[in-house]
Amino acid sequence: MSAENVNQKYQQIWQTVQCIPFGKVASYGQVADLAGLPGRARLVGKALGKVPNGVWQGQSVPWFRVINSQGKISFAQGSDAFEKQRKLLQDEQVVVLHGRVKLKEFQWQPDITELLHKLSY
DNA sequence: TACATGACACCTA
DNA sequence: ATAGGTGCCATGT
Repeated sequence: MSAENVNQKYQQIWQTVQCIPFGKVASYGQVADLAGLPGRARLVGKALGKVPNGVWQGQSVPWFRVINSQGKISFAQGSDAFEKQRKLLQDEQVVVLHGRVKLKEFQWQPDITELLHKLSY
């Protein structure tokens, strides 16, 4: 696996995450699937930790809108990262209780046609 | 080369 | 709801 290929995968992931709208969340697996990388949820976490300055292509990457498939924040409760993510989510009206978000209410339901328009792969 | 380690997901208890 | 086992694969040692 060449470095270029890896970087391309990261970019697909970043681009997909940028499509998650304000006030909504997506799971790592969901992002992986939409990014054309089914079964690669763990790669999404890696990619999010590697966004240069939290920005890609002049747009911020809302990493905090990505949580696990159970609706939980994946950082350890009480950690700085955990608190930061909780705050950022609550700042956009996403309810976080016990480190968990109700996916029924807040999970992003992507519009396929809109997505095809936005994603370049 | 081998092994450990993840911002995970899925299935079974 | 929680816990353990397995699959996954890029990274780091």
